[in-house]
Amino acid sequence: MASGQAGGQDTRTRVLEAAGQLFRRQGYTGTGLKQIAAESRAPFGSIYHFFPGGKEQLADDVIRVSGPEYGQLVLSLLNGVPDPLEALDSAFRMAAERLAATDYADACPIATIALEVASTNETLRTATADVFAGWIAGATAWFGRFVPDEERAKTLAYAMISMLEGAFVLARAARSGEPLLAAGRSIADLARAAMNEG
Amino acid sequence: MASGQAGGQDTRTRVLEAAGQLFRRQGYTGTGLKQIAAESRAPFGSIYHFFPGGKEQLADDVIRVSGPEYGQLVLSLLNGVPDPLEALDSAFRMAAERLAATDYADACPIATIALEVASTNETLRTATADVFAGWIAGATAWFGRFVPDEERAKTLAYAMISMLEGAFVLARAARSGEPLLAAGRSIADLARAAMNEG
DNA sequence: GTCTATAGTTCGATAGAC
DNA sequence: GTCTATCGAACTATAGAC
Repeated sequence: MASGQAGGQDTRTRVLEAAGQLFRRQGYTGTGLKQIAAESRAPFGSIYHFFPGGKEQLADDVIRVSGPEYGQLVLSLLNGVPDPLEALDSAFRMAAERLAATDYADACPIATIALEVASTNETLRTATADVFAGWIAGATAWFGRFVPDEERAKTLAYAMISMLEGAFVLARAARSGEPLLAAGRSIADLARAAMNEG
Repeated sequence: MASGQAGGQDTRTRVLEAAGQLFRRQGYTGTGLKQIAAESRAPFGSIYHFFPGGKEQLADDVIRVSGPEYGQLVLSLLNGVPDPLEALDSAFRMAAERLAATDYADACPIATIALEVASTNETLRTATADVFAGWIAGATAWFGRFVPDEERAKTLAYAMISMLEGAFVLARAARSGEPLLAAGRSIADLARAAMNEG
């Protein structure tokens, strides 16, 4: 098999993870393949060996791997607290803590790329759209456990993910966790209203 | 005076507007000064004549001009409808329409730059943070007209702007207005709850 | 398959003619 | 103050030795 190497950290994985970190912090156009090779301690040629399609294919793989991973991380945070309203507040609080702990660098793994490529690269735009659609589906299912109305659950899913993404923009710019904490309170308020009225 | 030319479109203004359009659609690192010169029909050297600090100073000016302009645009949309809940819904609906009308290119003028530079350029990060802080102040004042509690109004301001920014990310990626429409319903729901409880 | 060297292009920035 | 030519450094991508 091509990449089914035993053990922990093969070259392909190191490249993928280094690229993910750099794309997340500096964006797609702002990160060079040379820098990715250096950061992953991989020879430059190895990038084209494992990703013959070059930078675009590498980014496509990064989006389609790290995107769903991050979605699962958020869902596991939400599932880690029994009360849904407390779970929402707690998840946003933990996002704020992690952001501060990484010097306001590690927010959404694909948002910067998504904005950069939305009007310039159809392949990567589709990749980010697919990831976001998966998040919406997962979040809708999560809200559906507490809010029976399907439409209502979907609107809450959009609100949660939009608010998370937008709060990340404000929080990274201001170097402050406040936008995320405000977002957590707001999405909990919305969910409470939906649960009471539903 | 340096730039107080009578009439409509001096070179400096054309460069500023072309740079704004390109940064908004392609990001900061994804846009070259050569492309800006071509798009604004200005000779390349003129960019350094009007912006001696180069690309960074040009971007700083773009952020500090187009950022507040966009904030005023949103506030004027909100003030154009008497009922605040209808105003919120209407503003997000118009954002969705404009996005679709520009082939999902013209969303927030500074969000892409903000994410790109947050961890790489302190000068531009500060510029985006200042703009966002101004938006929060303006939105807090607007909500304050209907929600007497100051803290509550500020939380609503964060929610509105975060939801707008996040919905822009999803909408551009998916080439769909649905995230913005869902965000409009949600922020109106939040405002309604705050007005009834306050 | 690993790694190096380099091609070919574009970048931001500057010098200098006009 | 307008505009052109060009610099040195970066970029993506490829060719080819090992």
